[in-house]
Amino acid sequence: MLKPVEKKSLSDAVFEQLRDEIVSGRMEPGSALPAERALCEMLNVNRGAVREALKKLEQARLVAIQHGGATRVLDFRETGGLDLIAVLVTSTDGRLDPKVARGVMELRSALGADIVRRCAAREPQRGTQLMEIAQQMDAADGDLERLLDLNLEFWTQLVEGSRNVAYRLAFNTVRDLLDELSGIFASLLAEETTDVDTHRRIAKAVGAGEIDDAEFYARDLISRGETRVSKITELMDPEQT
Amino acid sequence: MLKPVEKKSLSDAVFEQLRDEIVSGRMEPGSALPAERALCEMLNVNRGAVREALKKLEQARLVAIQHGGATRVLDFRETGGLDLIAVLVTSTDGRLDPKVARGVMELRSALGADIVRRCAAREPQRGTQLMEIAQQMDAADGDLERLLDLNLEFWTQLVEGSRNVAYRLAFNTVRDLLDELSGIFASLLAEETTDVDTHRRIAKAVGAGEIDDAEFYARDLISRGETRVSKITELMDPEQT
DNA sequence: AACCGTGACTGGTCATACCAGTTGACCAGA
DNA sequence: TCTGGTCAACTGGTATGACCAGTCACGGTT
Repeated sequence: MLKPVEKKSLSDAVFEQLRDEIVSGRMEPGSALPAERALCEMLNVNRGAVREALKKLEQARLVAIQHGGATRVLDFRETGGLDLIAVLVTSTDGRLDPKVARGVMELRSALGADIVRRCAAREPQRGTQLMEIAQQMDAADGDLERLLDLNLEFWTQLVEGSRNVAYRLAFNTVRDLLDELSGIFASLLAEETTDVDTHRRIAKAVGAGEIDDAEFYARDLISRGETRVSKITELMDPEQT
Repeated sequence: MLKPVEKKSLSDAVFEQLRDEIVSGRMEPGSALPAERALCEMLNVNRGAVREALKKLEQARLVAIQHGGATRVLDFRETGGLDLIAVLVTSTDGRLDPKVARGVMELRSALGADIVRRCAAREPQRGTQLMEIAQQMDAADGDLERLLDLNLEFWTQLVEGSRNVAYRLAFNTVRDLLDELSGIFASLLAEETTDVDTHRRIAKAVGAGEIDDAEFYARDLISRGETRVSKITELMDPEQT
């Protein structure tokens, strides 16, 4: 499979460079960035590009810009939003950070369980479509890529049925993250994507409006990936509980 | 109390204007924005300001920019991240959107419950500091503003103790949202911020590492605000479950 | 009908000037 | 000594005009 070559604009390149400096801790919170004109010279780009990048950093709440004053680095742990998680999950060298990954899986579990509950309570009629997706999973017959797609569609139905925009947006964030790192996560999630039976049980419980059952099976399904990531984390950080 | 006068740059003003056009649905997903040079003229600002705004919209995944092609509006429900929720929770006229608010409260519940579990499991020693905060809440003796601060500090301790960066970032997002709309939410959350006893029970359970107890009391605490918002939602949308 | 230029769009980059707010050093007056 | 004002040298914010670099639709060629 060929992938489109990625072309990024100058300002995006500047943004990523500064962002990585900040989240890696090489630039300390509270310290001042070089002046815009200085950055232009250091990075050898025009000021517009630098300003576009700084505006994006500001929006991500990684820096605070002050007219007339300096642009200062913020502590992203205190100010950053969930969207940052995609950056944090890979250390600067491109390797997965197991602690962060575990965190994402736990978030997924907590949200997933309640998403299924709400869907079962509010739109049990989604059960029909969920069951259809389960059928297609049977038909996929082991094609992992196809199963990943169907699994995604399954959860999209559930999150829509939960009638909760906040869940929808958080779901988007996690989805994009897992998608971007599909190479790493695909194997960790293989067990649950291939478990058509549990998908079917969820579909049935949702359709019947059996909230607790639906949650139970959902937790059962999601816990697979979480457990696997947790094990990796424990292996690499034995001092953790 | 005096507040700092708010001054926004041109590009921020442009960003907000376009953002509101998009999330309000006045600009349909898939449709093309006017060209940058056209926007300059329409908004009567220079192109740099427009470009800075568009870059921010792109980062928020509200638009897709294509070199040579048009800049198109995306469907934020499918692409947007959790950070968008702060914009959605207030309809364009500044009034609270009860459905979105309910969603936020549910998200808060789901996360809060698991945050407390993880904290009790991983850092029960936080119980000491939590108990101290509870003492200070007693001392505050009804001062609502002070109690809100202490409640925030209480949860910050818990989320730190959960050792989960994803929770930390999601917490930041929700915190900023509630803080920004404190005028509206303060009354809805008054019941739980004044309930020092339950805070103390949580602190005790966390300190003892009693995971299930800690979760139980946390759910008890959080459910107050959620219930109140849900009631409002039901009143305004009787057809919902 | 299928193909392929070409030109008129689109966004991307650049240099330069000037406006506007902040900071700190310095100095006059209380 | 302390207060307040002035001013110069920063900082970021805005404006302009030019040119580079992709896309796309139109119109002519095959």
